[in-house]
Amino acid sequence: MAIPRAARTQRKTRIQEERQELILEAALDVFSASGFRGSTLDQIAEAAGMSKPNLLYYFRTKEAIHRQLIDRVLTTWLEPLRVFDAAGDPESEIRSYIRRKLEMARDFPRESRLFANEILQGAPHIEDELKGPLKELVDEKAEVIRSWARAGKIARCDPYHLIFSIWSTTQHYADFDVQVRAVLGQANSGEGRFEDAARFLEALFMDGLRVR
Amino acid sequence: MAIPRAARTQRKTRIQEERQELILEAALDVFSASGFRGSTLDQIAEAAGMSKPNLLYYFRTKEAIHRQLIDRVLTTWLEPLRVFDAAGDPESEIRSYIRRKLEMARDFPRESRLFANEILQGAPHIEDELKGPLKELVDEKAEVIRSWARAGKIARCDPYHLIFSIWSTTQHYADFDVQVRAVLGQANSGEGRFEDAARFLEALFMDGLRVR
DNA sequence: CGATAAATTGACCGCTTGGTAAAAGCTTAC
DNA sequence: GTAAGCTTTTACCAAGCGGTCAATTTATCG
Repeated sequence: MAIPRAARTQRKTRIQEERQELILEAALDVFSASGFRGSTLDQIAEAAGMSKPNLLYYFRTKEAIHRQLIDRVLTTWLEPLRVFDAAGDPESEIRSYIRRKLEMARDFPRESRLFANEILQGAPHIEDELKGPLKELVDEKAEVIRSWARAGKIARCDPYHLIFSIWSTTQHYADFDVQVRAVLGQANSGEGRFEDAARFLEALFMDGLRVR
Repeated sequence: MAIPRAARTQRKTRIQEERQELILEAALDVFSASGFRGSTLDQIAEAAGMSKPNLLYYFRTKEAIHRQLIDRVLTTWLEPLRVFDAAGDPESEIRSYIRRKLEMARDFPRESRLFANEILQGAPHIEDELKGPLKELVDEKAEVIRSWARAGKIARCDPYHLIFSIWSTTQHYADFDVQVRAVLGQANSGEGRFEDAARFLEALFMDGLRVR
């Protein structure tokens, strides 16, 4: 047997790189559909087209796969918020943030569900990252929003709850996809629903319902 | 052994009533925290303060417990939408719907998470109920909203996505509680965050951000 | 009380699960 | 070619799982 396990190896071979990527891709499928405890190594191994011991040659434990997946997703997931620009125009910044988040819900629903699963279970693996890097990033952007409100460019509002509401409304289309499809029925559950959602959310955040 | 199992018995004894309630309460704790597959009968039995065989004397399978729990939650969960009144004033109807949903997220977070877990996993047990009763109810209320828009009482908007956005923003505070707390930090993660959320959401849905 | 039914439990079973051991193939570099 | 290390698989294990059985204890009621 090879002494330097994949996990311990510094220098990765070409095969190691490819196989690990293949495994992570398969694991994302399985974990996002069934959650951590609901998924089995056999399922992941089959989805990756290899035997279970072979899979465990590349990742020492089930948790190791999950952790790496979560880490990776967490990084890319927050990218839209990072590019949120203080120097930009409030309207277009908020608009495009909503649009980007909605596009991610459409294009990366597995990632969204993986994350939702993790949070729902109490975020046992990433609590520190939520309280650290995530909080810092949100604090920073909240200050930007607050300054826009002070300058009279947008209505005064709690920036944290604004961000929460953008997160929840957009991710809803990935995480609660089954429900959305069931309610909309066959007619409107195609890809067009994302355009409808985008129009609605833009209008909502920009103008509200303008109740008289 | 008793021939008439609890599940088969028509006439329930006092004890059966109490114990089943006790089990459902315990199961709600466990299922909402760990999901269906993540929960074990041993956990539920311990939370209910009884042995596993005893628990299985009242519910024949793990699924039976889960199904009854889901059924019950689904009914109460949609109550706020049912009382949504076509004859009422649009502004106060929408306002109080948001408030009621937010109160439910605050007062019944376990129920919200149980439901979220189920949907996230693809709603394997309740797909029919989503496509049937739920869809019908939403269709009905969507028509109400649409009529308000036609009458010029609220801005024209897609009523389905309006309902989705109310669901997602309010339930977010139950389902993503860990994240909300982590981001808000110790200062704002007390009960006061629900009042802040209520103020924000009312303002959002009524007036938007009024971007200039 | 005594009898009958209901409630409870410890022991157990078969299956699935995450993970291991060891040996057999396969690559790669000299 | 061949030796060294990398990759893959077959066979396996111990623990945890949902669920059953049979026996015991407890409640109910005449």
